[in-house]
Amino acid sequence: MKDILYDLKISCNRCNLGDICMPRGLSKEGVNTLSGVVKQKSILHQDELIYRQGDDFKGIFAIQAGMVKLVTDDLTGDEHILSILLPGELLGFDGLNDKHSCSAIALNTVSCCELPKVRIDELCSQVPNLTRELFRHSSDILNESQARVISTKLSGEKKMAVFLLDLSNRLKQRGFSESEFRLPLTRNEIGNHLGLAIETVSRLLKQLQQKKVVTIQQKQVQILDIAELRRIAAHDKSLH
Amino acid sequence: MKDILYDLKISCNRCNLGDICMPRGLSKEGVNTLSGVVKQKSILHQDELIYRQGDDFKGIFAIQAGMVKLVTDDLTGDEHILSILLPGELLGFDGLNDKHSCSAIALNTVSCCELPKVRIDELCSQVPNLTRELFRHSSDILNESQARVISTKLSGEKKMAVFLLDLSNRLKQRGFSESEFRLPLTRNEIGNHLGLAIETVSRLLKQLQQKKVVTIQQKQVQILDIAELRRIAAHDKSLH
DNA sequence: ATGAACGTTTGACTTATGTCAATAGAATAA
DNA sequence: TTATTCTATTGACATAAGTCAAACGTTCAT
Repeated sequence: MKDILYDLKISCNRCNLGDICMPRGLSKEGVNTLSGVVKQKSILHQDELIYRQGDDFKGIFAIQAGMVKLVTDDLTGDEHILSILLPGELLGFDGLNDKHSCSAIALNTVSCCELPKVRIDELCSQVPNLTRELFRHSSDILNESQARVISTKLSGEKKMAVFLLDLSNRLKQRGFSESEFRLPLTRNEIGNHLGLAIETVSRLLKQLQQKKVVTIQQKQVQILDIAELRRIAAHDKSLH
Repeated sequence: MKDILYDLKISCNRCNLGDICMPRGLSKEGVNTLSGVVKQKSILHQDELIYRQGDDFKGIFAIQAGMVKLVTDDLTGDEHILSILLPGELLGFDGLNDKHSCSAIALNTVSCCELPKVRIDELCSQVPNLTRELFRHSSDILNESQARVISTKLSGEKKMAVFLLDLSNRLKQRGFSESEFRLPLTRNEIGNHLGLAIETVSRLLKQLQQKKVVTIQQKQVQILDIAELRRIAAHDKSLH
């Protein structure tokens, strides 16, 4: 099965993530120093946790393969899926103020590596640009969260279009197909993430299929007409 | 008028913000070093900008008096009010990845001081805990943004209750009245911030007044029954 | 294979909130 | 003051999305 991964020992400078994971601004020596402290994690299976809401900050993780959801339980016990993370993306920034505010849960088989908390402080003084890099990333994530706040104002159809396009873009950026991918979420999870009822998700996807914009069978997504999907996502206030 | 402020020269260790602004974990020397580089800003009047969306990162600002809104223009040109900032709070973290992603606009007369960008890097190496402090704050802001994502799923009434309670809590934390304050926002701005039509805002406020939970005349807010307001905000899924 | 459990789709109906339009009230300037 | 403009309220109505309920498909374990 595609989903089975092997416990490869990879150092940062030869990592298959290339410069996606810790990008811009790090010198070769910087990367080498980093490489020395990054810990190769063992593989996680579906529904296993990388960290749990309320845990002490563990560190920053980079996904090498698989997808992860970030989930918070609110005061009334309801779950909220705050984000979906793709291979090549970093997580853990929700814990920078001591406690993780989300749980990170594997959506399928996941392989990731870890920059442990204890190392971050020392590392930052050794590798000057790393601090800045982490700040940048932190800020990127904030921007994403703010983009999500904005997209909650959109109609259901637009939300769905924005969601699919966002995934498509991020996958493309990381060298995957932008038009065909497996989305390892139930309708329930999609609805939770987008703030829509499960039935609405079902109807919206049906609608997009009838318009020949996407195909979605079970969890396999195919974007047939990305231009039209963009038009749907962008088309201003008007409802149709 | 209450709103007029004088251009006080305040150093960080004698600042009226106490340890609210740069709190936990900074040694006395740390604060002194900080004090040397923090720049006292001149006063801003309503609608004036502290920084503009797209500007190069300017630095971190601390509000000494007055309120500020953070606003983004999306691709279609619509404005979104992402947050309301109170005296004693910090802003600028949306620019940590080089460009500010929001504009910071004074809602009334504002006095603030600035930790300029150029100083942040050098400072972080001199004051070791400052880096960590900034990370913490960055992460706090991310958590707030995520809380906002979650609250967008609530009914209008709950959103309004959560909004008012949040302001009340934050004001209390900073030594202001938790039950009576001036909210320098138009109904339009409240609606924009909460993702509600202006008419809905008007109706919700009327409803809360009829229930004797709050009083709101023009921009003056009084919370009459904070327990009930909390009940409204928390009371799970059920609509009434 | 067969059934049980779970996830998805579809239809009928309800409702919260948006939209449109008219009026009323504040704030500002002459 | 009065006029003008901006902001807020109120009512009537439309509609997107939620809820309830039933049927249908998949998946998984026995």
